[in-house]
Amino acid sequence: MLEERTLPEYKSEIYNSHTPHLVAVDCIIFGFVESELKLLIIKRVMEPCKGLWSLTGGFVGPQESMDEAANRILFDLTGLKDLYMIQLYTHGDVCRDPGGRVISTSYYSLIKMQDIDPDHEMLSNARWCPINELPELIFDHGKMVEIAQGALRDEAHRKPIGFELLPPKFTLPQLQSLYEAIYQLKFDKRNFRKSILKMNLLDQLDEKDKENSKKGAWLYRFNEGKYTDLLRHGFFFNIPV
Amino acid sequence: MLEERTLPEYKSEIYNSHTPHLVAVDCIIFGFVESELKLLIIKRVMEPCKGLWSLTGGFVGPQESMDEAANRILFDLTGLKDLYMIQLYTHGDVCRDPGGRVISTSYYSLIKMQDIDPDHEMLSNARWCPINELPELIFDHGKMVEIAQGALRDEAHRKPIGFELLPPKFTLPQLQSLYEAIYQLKFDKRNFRKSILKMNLLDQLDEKDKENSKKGAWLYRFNEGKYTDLLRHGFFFNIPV
DNA sequence: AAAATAAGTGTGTTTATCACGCTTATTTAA
DNA sequence: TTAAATAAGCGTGATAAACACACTTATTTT
Repeated sequence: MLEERTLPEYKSEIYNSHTPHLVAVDCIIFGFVESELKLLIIKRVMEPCKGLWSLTGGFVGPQESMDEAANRILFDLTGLKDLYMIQLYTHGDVCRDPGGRVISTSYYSLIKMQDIDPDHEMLSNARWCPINELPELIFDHGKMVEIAQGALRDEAHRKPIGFELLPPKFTLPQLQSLYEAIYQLKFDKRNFRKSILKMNLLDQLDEKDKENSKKGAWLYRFNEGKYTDLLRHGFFFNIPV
Repeated sequence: MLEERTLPEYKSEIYNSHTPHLVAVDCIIFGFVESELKLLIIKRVMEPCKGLWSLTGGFVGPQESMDEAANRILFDLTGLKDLYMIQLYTHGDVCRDPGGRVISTSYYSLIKMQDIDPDHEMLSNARWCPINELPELIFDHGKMVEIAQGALRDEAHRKPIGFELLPPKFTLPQLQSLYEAIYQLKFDKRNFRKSILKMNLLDQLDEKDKENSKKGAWLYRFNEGKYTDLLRHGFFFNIPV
């Protein structure tokens, strides 16, 4: 894991005259269970601020892109690949990290919590924390979370990303409670169903979920194919908020 | 300008074991004149790709934040300060720059072209290029421009940023043609006026602009104060697109 | 005095959003 | 076995926003 610390040589004079910086990636990882939106945070293992709560992060290696770094870090932590992951913002204040100058780019990712092997070793000092009960986070990680929540709200009603947080089969009441968690609002269920169903992106299965209600709610599946098809014809996903 | 090239020392063992990277900033600079949206591009002065068209950029110094670097670069080029400037995206592919590994963060900025001193020396090898006639740009600068155009469209109809591109006094036909340039669409002038004026953010002056029409069009001014006031009461700027 | 140019104005139609209450299926407890 | 409790599911009318659309006015130029 510890790499040889060398100063890279550049092909241009001017390049070589500038100071390089450590570059890191920090991941804001959202999950959703039991009608609650959660964030995966970890106890920091290195100085400075060892033992305090932080986002999952790591340094960008010499032979990997930023996206690759983010995916590597997320894979190491969760054991999952090909997750929904979006770059958000690069934090470059000189003193943002008391350990020295580190420029850090935040990524947010949406994961289906059911997919995680709960025994995955790296999760031992991690915790899924309800988004409204977050402890103080180190450095500017609190700011990163704010930006991520903003981005999530901004996207969730215009792009079908909510499905990244739900199991493949889900019920409409579940989907609604996800949106309610994201926007911290209550929606009218008749209007919510209407706006979802009229887009014709969900396939109703002939199974019911009886876990959460006596009557049982129909299970649906998001039809990715229909979505990409409709996109080509000028359609836009939209849930009014 | 050429700094001493030293490898920074960090307070933590782990930090010191990682490879640092050159970090740069590239600016996508929009301007608007004569009903045309333009981009400020420059002939690159250093290898690699010397002499080809590129965005304005520069390396982030050891004692400046990313935002400061972006502002410095923009100031050096245009002589202007306190411009509208927003960080967009960080490009981190290993080989994006053939001169060596450089991580670059793009910023887009909106400037009132009238404010620029046309004799500003740094502009000698720069050019205001209509957005639809851009030459091939170096590296991934073309991609950066695409992202910036997307961001501009995304913002312009939800936030009053169009005014950053116009002189303090402007006419409604001018404003409309700006929006038409941003969205590459024609709008109905009755509907356009209605949606702008009903927000009550413009003060009509009692001067007319007679440059562009025989009848002359009333000049307006954007009232920043009214806007921040309304924001506090749950109002949102909106031009339907 | 006529022609050309761009600015300015109002109404009806369509579409999307919002508000709102009762019935149905099933389980659990009396 | 029957009654009560729980959450799912369904449809309509009211309001507001977006859209389509054509003529008049002021001024300059010929």
